[in-house]
Amino acid sequence: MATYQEPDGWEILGDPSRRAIVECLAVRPRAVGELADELPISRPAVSQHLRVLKDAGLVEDEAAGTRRVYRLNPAGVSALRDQLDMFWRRTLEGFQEIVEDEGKS
Amino acid sequence: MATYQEPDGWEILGDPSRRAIVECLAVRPRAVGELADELPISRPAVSQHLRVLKDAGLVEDEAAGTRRVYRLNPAGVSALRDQLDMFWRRTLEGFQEIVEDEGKS
DNA sequence: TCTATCGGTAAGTCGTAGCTTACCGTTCGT
DNA sequence: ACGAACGGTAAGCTACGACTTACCGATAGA
Repeated sequence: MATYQEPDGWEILGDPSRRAIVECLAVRPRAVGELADELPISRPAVSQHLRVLKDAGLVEDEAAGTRRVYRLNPAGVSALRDQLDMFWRRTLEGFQEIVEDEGKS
Repeated sequence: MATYQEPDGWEILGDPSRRAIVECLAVRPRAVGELADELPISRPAVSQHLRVLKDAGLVEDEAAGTRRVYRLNPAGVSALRDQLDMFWRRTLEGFQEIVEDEGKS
């Protein structure tokens, strides 16, 4: 499936532009130019981000004439989500009781 | 409560060293020097990361002689977690059905 | 009181991520 | 077949974040 590679997921979503793109694509698939119009960065910048997201398996693209429509890859998204959850699980295990104990202190 | 400020949470945990520190402190509270011993970075570097984490409300510190013991702040941790969850909620709302529909295709 | 340990801060270096401009290939419409 | 729209890529710049060394204050032990 190759939904995900090595770049931490944190690194991928660490960039605000990339998060914006992901949120944008979550609403509906869009072409590169459309994305660039809604973001404060240039079209090439969007392209570069899309490349990163695609390498990570987060988005898929499809040619549509001269345009290229990008959309979220559900499998990649949930894989990434799982990976981030793993961090929380590891962090909170053996610590969870304190969280629940003190509550919001 | 001031558990959290503006720096995205993504930015905070985006750094591998910082994640390592958090995971380390999740096991048990530690002094600065102890943390530095377990990480491949210098003690001042650890100090600087701890500063970021403290400003974000993720950790608390307590003087213990010449040493300074840091531990996770449960409220800050869950606040951060909630914030990251918000991203996913926003991203997946109106997209969730596709995820569940296609499953892992 | 003197000294050693511990940790925060300042200053400076370095690498890299993100952005822009410029260019080029491809595809559609006329 | 020609021109225009669309998007990927190369090259280069810039800014910032992470790290190091050096220094200093504070605390505890002898």
